Amino acid sequence: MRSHSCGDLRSEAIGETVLLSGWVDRRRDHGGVIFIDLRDRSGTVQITVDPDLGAEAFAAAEHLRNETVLQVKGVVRARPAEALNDRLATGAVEVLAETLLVLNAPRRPLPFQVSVHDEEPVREELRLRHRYLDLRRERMRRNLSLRHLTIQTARRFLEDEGFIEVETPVLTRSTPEGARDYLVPSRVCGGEWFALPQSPQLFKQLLMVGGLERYYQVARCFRDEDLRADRQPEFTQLDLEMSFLGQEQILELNERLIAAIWKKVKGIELPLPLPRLTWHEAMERYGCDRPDTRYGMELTNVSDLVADMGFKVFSGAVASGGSVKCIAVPGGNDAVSNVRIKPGGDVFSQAQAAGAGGLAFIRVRENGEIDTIGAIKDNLSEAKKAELLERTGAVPGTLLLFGAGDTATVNKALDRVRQYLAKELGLVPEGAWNFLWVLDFPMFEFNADENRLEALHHPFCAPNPADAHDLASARAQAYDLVLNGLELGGGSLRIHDSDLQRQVLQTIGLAPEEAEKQFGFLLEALEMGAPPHGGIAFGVDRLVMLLAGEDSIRDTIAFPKTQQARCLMTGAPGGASDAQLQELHVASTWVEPEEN
RNA sequence: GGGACUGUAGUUCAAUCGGUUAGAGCACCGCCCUGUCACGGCGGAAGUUGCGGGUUCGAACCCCGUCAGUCCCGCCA
Repeated sequence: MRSHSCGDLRSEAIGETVLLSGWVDRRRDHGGVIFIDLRDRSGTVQITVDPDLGAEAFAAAEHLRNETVLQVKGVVRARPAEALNDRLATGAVEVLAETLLVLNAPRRPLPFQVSVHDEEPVREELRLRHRYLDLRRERMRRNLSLRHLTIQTARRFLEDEGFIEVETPVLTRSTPEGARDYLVPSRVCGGEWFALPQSPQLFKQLLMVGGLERYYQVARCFRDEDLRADRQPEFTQLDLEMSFLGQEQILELNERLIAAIWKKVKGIELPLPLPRLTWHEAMERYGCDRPDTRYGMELTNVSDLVADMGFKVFSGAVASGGSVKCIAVPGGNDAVSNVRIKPGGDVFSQAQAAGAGGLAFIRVRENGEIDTIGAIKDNLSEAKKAELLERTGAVPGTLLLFGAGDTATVNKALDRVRQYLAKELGLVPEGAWNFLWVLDFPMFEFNADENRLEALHHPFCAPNPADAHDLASARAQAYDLVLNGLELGGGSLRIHDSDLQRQVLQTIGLAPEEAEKQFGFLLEALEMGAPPHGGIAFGVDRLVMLLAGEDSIRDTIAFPKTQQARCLMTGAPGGASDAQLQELHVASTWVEPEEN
């Protein structure tokens, strides 16, 4: 049905008779001559319909509407010199139509316009309801192509490195911890349920036990949690696992993978190795385990300076085991008024939302003078003040914002304020790609609600051998790759010793019998010659979102779901018949809310 | 579970403080136009202002409820 793609025609094709198929992107009817922009995936080319050179074609062209599916036979010719269009890749040529064949005409008005020239925003609800139309538009075509190129580049890189792509089950078993599972009832095994995988974690470890040595998968994962701009109930991971490699080698290989993607997709050479930070350092300097390093305003710990100070908010925080930290806002004296820092202000609200009681401040003036509340000014010696200015790098005009309290809250609050002010004050540079490995995560963190330790990543991460004396406070051999403050991926070396694995499961409160019941298959496998192994998983949707410059992963997914986890196109999820439910040994307890 | 924002013609947006017949671009329909390329010109049709209630002499606008979409908190090993 076609000999060429519309967007590929160049001067070299002049004189050739071509057969094109595509959609009418736009039509310009001059009465005597009609121009049609014919669009296919490759782009558009101008079709010229001249009544003197094809009366039938002209008659057909007179009634064409946008998005008609059209086949055109014609001769490629050079455009007249005065009619060249250098804004169009095919702008040097046009196709003189001999015959036009309508393959399919739209029979109802289009819910929105599709033309490549139409950059008007369309309500997302409509785009999702008629996604097939949205996919014809330039933005989604570009994003899906970019997604394909990203995955293709990863595949080629990994295959060159000796990786084997293996598919793991989508119907699997539910495991404790982690996100809420999507469950699938088993018809054959009445009363039992499959869970859709939150990640292929255990399967890829078992592939290592199976001697695959290097595995990868573009894996669909499912988590039944509430949605965000960067979270969908089903999403895609680029999942990797390797045997016989240490952490250093794994990081090195993954840096080259990421560099290969950036080179291919963006034409950018990433300088390797990528910067690194320990988790502890990240928390200390940014209050966050995935810091955005595109701008400064790092947190400065001043606990020691204010520990014995008369200002009780500061000294009290330190005395009760907490911290006092501050961020230096460059030019903040002019940019951030007191009203914004005090209760009701936008900056205050950011800190408050993170659980902080408020923000103390110091405005740095000329000649080392400071401007602040009396309780701070009167209780700060000249020496301490000098040290404070020195340590924070404050210069005249700088605003110092302080958080005081338990360390976790201070970190959380100042992290939020830092991110908020960076956006607010325009301190985030465009076009920066600030990658960062965060290393040495703790194995566990305390869950106050459940009064127990839980795994920070997952309970299969190998602890650092140097911390073997106290598992509960050990660092994990785990690593996250962070880009511009977003977590791109994370992984770890895994436990390949069954005794150690049992200890870790016990540490998170799993009784031995329970551990055996839930993870017996893993423990058993580890007892049959499991190689040292480790891996990583990248969030493909997020990766593509960043590469495409989009703000939502929905724009990188062909058929995404809404925040209510509904597909507006198919209407899924939907009901099931009584017969279906009965066959599955399931009864619904759902009650329709009463109408008012 | 909670907070915020949005919903007006097919679509993208307007509509002063609650006050004329709810307007405009694009799309659509009709006519004209032989070098445009977001073609142009003339004319036309197109509205349950998401839905339901309320306040008011009068509601797109104010209030309550509800539905849908979005952003965020909680949640997401």
